[in-house]
Amino acid sequence: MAALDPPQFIDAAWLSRPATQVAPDLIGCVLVRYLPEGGIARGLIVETEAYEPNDPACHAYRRCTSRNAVMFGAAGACYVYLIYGIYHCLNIVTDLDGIPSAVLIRALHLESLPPWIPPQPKATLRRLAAGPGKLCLALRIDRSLNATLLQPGYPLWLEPRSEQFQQQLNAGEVSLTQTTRIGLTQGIDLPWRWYLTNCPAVSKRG
DNA sequence: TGTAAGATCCTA
DNA sequence: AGGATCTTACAT
Repeated sequence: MAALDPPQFIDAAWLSRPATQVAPDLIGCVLVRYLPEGGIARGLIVETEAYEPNDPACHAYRRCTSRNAVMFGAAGACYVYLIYGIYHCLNIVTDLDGIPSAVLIRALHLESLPPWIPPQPKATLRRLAAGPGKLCLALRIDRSLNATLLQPGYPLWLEPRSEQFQQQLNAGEVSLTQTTRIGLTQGIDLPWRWYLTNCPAVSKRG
């Protein structure tokens, strides 16, 4: 009985694999944002990108710095950085301790408006988290969450695919598209981006 | 200490 | 196509 099952969440062991394996597996999982004062929000992960060692687009390609240090640590932590001085991007640290790699969360499908956001037209809810910067804005994610662990009760955690989603995937009722990453000047040919095919909340198609 | 570029997004 | 906006990384 689902109601009696213990609360499930994705743990560090599940994430301790190469980012290129974790990234497609995260599609259909749920990102949970918890604010002690402001409530909780959940979004279905519908778009991800993998960043690995020996990947010229990876922030940790050259060396360990104060910004990318979290990527060098064990799986299960958040790597959050500021891009273009304006937006934040959320990554999930993957793979073994000492192997710098992460999965960028690029888009969420929000089923409802986070309680801390004022009412919006229904049409905008569809695209409120359609992009790495937009989802961080919607879920109030900034660099203060860098290096926090993904565990229930913490600011962020991950929940596995629902049984229904997994069945739809197995039956071919939904599918994943694999293609090249977005917004890069290096490593542009690596097909390390995955998204839920035909999902309106995906940042870009193709 | 200076500078150029950046895993974005919105507007025109 | 361009601008907002500022941190980071690397060169000087």
